[in-house]
Amino acid sequence: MVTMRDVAELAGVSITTVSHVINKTRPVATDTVGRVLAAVETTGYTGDAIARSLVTGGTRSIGLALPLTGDPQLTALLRAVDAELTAAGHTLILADTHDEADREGAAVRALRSRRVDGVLLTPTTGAPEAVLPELRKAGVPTVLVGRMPEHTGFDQVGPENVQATSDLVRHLGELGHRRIALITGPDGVSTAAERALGYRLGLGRAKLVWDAELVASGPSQDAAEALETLLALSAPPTAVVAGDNPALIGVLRAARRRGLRIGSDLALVAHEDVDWAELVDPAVTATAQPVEEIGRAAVRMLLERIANPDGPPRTVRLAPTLMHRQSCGCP
Amino acid sequence: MVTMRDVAELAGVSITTVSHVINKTRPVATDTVGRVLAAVETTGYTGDAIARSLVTGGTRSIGLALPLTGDPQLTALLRAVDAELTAAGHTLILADTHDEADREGAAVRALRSRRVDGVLLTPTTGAPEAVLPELRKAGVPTVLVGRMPEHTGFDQVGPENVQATSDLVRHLGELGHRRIALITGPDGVSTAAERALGYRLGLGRAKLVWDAELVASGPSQDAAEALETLLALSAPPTAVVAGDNPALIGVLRAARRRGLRIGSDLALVAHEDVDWAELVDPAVTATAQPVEEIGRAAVRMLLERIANPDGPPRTVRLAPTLMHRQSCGCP
DNA sequence: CTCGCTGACGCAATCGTTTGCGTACCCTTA
DNA sequence: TAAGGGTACGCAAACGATTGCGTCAGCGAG
Repeated sequence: MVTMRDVAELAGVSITTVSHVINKTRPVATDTVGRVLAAVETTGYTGDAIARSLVTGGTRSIGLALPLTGDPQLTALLRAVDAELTAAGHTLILADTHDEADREGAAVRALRSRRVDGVLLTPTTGAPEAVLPELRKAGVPTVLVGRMPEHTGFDQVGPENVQATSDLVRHLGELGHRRIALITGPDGVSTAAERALGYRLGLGRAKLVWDAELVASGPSQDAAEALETLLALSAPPTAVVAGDNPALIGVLRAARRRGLRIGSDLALVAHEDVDWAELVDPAVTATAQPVEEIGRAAVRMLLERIANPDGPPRTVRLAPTLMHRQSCGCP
Repeated sequence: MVTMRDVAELAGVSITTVSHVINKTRPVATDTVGRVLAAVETTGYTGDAIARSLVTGGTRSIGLALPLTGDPQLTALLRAVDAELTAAGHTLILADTHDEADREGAAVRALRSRRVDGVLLTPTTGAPEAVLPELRKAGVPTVLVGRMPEHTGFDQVGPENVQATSDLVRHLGELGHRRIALITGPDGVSTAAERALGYRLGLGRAKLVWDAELVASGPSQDAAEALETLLALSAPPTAVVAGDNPALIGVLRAARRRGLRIGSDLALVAHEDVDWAELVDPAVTATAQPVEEIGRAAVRMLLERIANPDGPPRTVRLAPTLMHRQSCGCP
């Protein structure tokens, strides 16, 4: 490898000077700068982040720990996070939590031993969050992304769920639906809980009563099955809210299998807009989550937290935008 | 931070011994081991990958540089790469190339300065690959993923394109189509080129002639437009091969806009299977790219290359599997 | 002529590990 | 009792940067 010493010798100066030239950290005579820069060029010197980190303490890298699921939005989030991060001169270390507590713990520990300057974390669904206290105790600057448990003293960024779902439900109510079902992801995820809350609020605003029969939550592969169950009720729903992407797919699949016409036979609105929303018939009405904004905001908050470790934790909720199409029954 | 010195003092031994206990790198008396481990436990010592790397030279981290596009398969690739990597005790550093040569260069340089043990790279489409020689000169173990330029002396892993596309075309030919169009991504990408080649081969095997009019390639957003142009021909195609995901979406969009019935009015087959392939009507026939296998193979090849830097470069092509559905016109 | 100042640069300590040599001790054996 | 061979551990030199102090030359002022 080509070290600073090599550059220094070639330029005929000390490594101190090379360091100062590269980091512009103290004035150096112009021609010396020239010689050093030339030496850097000919040697192809890249610098050594490892050695630098050892002495400065920081690594200019942050860790992103989340479940690498099939969520179609994930790429957009990664892109936003990476962009914001590299713009700030940091690099991104990725770790899959698999949405399991122990894997999450391992992921975070790996990041910590890599000495990341901060961590972006989408916590697992399991309630016994052992990793959060650990991060707090270790004093690792952390921002929670997407899912937002309550009363953690951490910074948090995520979508606004309550209002969004409420609006969705109210819209269905305004279209005359009286039996509106909700199919969400597994319990325990704050997102699902918030959407369930929004659902109830929306029902209230539409002057409808909440009926436990109409709410299905659980592992995603059961969404199709859940719909079957709902339709078998004595008073089946005439509209359904798909709380996440797998739920949407499950509903569409089940509807198709039963020859149900979405929009007329069964109204459908979904969270998580997808790029193929307009390619199915009818096009599905959905809320587009502001993932890119969430990613950017998370990075900015983390960088601020790193710069200023103390100071009150902040929570940011970004509103989704409604992509109003036809699956809700509107023409 | 809690260092090895802290652990050593608490355990009443030298840091040498602590190091040896932790790394199991030389025999240590059993009770000493116990004291050290206990000290590690109470201090919460995590080790410092930075300092370790400085002396050992390796970082046990590898860089993944690729365009963070909207490719729905990307998440699957990431998951596979991460899984294989963490299983081997490495961590993943992600860098977006934006599919632009200079961004790619910056990404790779960032990875290099972070001293990654190796690089997984999906090279940009631009021909003037300045980054490959740089990697070669620097002796960075590298595996090219997905796209496979020719005559680079690098290890490569990617999908098999020629045969796959050829089979797709032949299938259409067997269904009686005589005018088969191809819509691919931008030129210059080896993947697109290979699929174009497979297209020609398939035509030959179906005893059809190649017609320049029937081939459209270019930036993805033009796929819909490209289809319009094709349909306006005096002898329009009766079948179309969508060479990538954006092309598929474009074709579906355009067909829908024109009220064209896929399957009967226009047969359609696509590369890149998607999770919503069965949700559109008719379900789209597509080749499912073996992304997970590609990811795993890439990591394994890279780790082998790191262990054994010399040795001939290898190229691995993994065959996609055909998901035969109805959009090709089959019942 | 000397003092002080300024601009330009180098010395050497430091960061937290790993690891090649040593050393100290104990136990056997002759 | 001394030689020889283990066993158990510590010393100190790297690794490649950053950075607080120094040093040194040149120059204008008193």
